[in-house]
Amino acid sequence: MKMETNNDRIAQVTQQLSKAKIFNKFPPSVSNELARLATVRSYVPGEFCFHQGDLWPYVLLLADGSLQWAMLSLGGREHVLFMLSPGETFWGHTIFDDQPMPASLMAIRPSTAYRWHRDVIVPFLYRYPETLWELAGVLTDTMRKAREIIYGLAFQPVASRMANLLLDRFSVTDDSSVERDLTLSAIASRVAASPEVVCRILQQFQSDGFLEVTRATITLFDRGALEELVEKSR
Amino acid sequence: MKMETNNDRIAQVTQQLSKAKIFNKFPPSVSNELARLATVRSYVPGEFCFHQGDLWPYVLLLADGSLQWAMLSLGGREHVLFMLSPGETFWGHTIFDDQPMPASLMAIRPSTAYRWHRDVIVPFLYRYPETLWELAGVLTDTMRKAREIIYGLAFQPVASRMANLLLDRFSVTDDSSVERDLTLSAIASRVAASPEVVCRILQQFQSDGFLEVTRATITLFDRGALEELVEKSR
DNA sequence: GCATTTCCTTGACAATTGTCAAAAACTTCA
DNA sequence: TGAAGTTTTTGACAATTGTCAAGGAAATGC
Repeated sequence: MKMETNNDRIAQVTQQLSKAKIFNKFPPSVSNELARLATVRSYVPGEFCFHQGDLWPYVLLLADGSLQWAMLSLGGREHVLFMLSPGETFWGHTIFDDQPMPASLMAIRPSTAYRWHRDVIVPFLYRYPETLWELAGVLTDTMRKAREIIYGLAFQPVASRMANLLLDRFSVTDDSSVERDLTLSAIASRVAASPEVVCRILQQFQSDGFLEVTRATITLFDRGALEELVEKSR
Repeated sequence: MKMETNNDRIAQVTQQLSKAKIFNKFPPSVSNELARLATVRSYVPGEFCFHQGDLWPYVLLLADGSLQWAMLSLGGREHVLFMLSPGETFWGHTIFDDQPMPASLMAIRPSTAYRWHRDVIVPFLYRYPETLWELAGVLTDTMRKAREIIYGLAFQPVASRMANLLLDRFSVTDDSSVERDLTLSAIASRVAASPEVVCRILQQFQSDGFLEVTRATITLFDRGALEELVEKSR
């Protein structure tokens, strides 16, 4: 009985691996072995996978839930850089340079993740150089995301960064209305501003007729206006 | 005669390769071959290796001079992210994902660089997986630099970012006096601010007795004060 | 040496963003 | 239902940063 559920689990992990970046470059036999070697871990909302400053030489594959990659300032402020969705992987900086992690990873919903230590995964990477090559691609992708964040902070006002965030939310769906899962504070920590400013800008958008915000939903009326706002910010 | 100078050049490139990250993981025979395959290119100040938006699938090793990695905004503003010094390498994003470069690389002094196309270098990387591993380390390093930039923009005022920049300049030397090679505009584009604000903050530092600025030099009196300024910025 | 150009400085002012405090609206849960 | 907590809203104000314009200082080129 125990054995069977365990086998089920391994089959399930193998299945996830076959769809995950980098991991899907391994042959099935290796996937299977990696599935066996995985550590499973569940997180409750607010729980940290690791804190900024920790040494964390692991690869993580998110099976379920949602994780948040965020920087903390000395003064206790928080800047959320990006989210991790199910099926996505995260490679700890520590793996590559033995240095402390530059930000934290926190669950914002009940989450489940598989984890491998550097010592476990690296030998496999060396054995299949395509995976190392793809790893470079994944890291490049992260660098491009960082570039967009820097661009926003260096050149765009808060309103434009918010417009970007909103457009992002609506890009997933065709619907013009979307359920609100972010408080003003949560938005603020994503665009590096204060909740009060976020509130005022949202109302500005409303009175300009771009959208409508209630406690539960956001309805987009004028996507073009938001796009224009992003463009025109020098 | 021609032959001899050519051999000289190849010996010289090989020599540089043996001291460069990633490249120094290749055995001598490969280094030699790579030296032979290198394209040499000279740049005058202000000349671009490539522009933001270009496809640029190359690796570059700077032999001499100084290159500047900078983002340009639609409105014509510029943000310098970091500099490349002799002996350092730069791996174009395009190599890994076939996408346009997210920023520009420009010579700020007469510079010489060796260059390899992706198609030339990648087969060698696959043959020596240690280099691919080290590549991941190099990319991680860049990501950490980006993180520091984001931290500064998200959490620190201009004065702190300038303090950081100055401390950086003085960290190279034991000397308390350093020759100025940056105009106010150049500083401004490094800390994402306007030249006027930079001017005023420099004068603030002067009247606080932290340092002295002339047209030709900067003399540091109170390193601790600058460090404190960086710390205390929440 | 003089003219031109670039760089630096300064003042006045505007725009953006942050902070604090208090009230209002809503949610949760007993 | 009602109490407690959280989230949102608003006003008043301060701090930071940007912009424009003008004048002075230094560097450059002829």
